[in-house]
Amino acid sequence: MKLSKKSDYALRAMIYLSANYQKGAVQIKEISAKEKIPQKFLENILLTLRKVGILNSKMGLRGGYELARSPDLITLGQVIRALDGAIAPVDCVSQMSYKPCSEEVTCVIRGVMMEIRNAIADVLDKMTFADMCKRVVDSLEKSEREALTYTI
Amino acid sequence: MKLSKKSDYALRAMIYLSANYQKGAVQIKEISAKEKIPQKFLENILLTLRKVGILNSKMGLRGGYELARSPDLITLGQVIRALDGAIAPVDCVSQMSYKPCSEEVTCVIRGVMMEIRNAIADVLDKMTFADMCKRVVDSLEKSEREALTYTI
DNA sequence: TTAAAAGTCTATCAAGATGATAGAATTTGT
DNA sequence: ACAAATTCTATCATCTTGATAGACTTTTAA
Repeated sequence: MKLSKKSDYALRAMIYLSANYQKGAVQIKEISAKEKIPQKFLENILLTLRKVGILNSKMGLRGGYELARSPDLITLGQVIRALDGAIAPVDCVSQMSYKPCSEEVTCVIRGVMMEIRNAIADVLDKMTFADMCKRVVDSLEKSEREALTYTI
Repeated sequence: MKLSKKSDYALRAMIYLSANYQKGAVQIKEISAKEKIPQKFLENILLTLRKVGILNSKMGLRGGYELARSPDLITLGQVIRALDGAIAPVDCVSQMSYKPCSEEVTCVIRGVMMEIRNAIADVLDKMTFADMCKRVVDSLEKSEREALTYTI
């Protein structure tokens, strides 16, 4: 039930790229520095996201990565699945890497795991990076308001 | 986001023990055979569950394991936490192994992970082994009814 | 045209988690 | 005393994870 470092980094990089969506290609070095992610590791991550069509890249001087489509069309679920694979706690309830278990029909553990899978998917597949950006803004505004309160 | 083999085995063993709650101590060998779990592996699992007070054991001849309390007082969450540790996808939203992350106040990933943690906990901490036993019975009845339908 | 800057690709590595096994020690009922 | 059972500790192979290295390719500004 663990989010891998890889996915964690990926989400941060994606939020960064979403916030810079209109500004064209962003360089790995910049993301790596701002989000404190090991550069070489980030390379692998962004490469994976490009291969599944979430990112576009431009090679060469002034190259870099950018979202392949608008942030409100990319969900956290898409990114996490690209890096960590299936979201489901067991394969017999997974959409993306389904494998039948022997006693599927009467297995009651399967039932519970299906509930959990659906609960997780419900959050991850509805949340877009546009939502995430909005949350960042809200959260910043809130902490500024609070800072102000203390100042007065 | 994976349920370990350990927890999977543990859940099956616990369902077995719950179904045999009134019958006194059940031997590892029996559970191992009926649920097809490597016996030595199962030993470790049941030992862990005993140490956290979910099971009682009786040593020696006619010894074995039994639930330390009624099946409706033991939840799946308790068992999974004993074996796999925290349910939360990241430590900064975990009840049982909470560790602050650096930018906690404004971290938006944290917010989403908290939603997921709560969704998972909501299923696992409400579901008891009494519920699981009931589901087994329901599922068996259902498949019998269906078998009957075909016979007619 | 060419050199620098950028992504691409493949390989490798250390550390930790996972799934499993072995065997000696201890306890208990008869 | 003995047999049957749990207890405890150690070990092991394999896989996954997080990370790094380096050679290669593409682009473009000067």
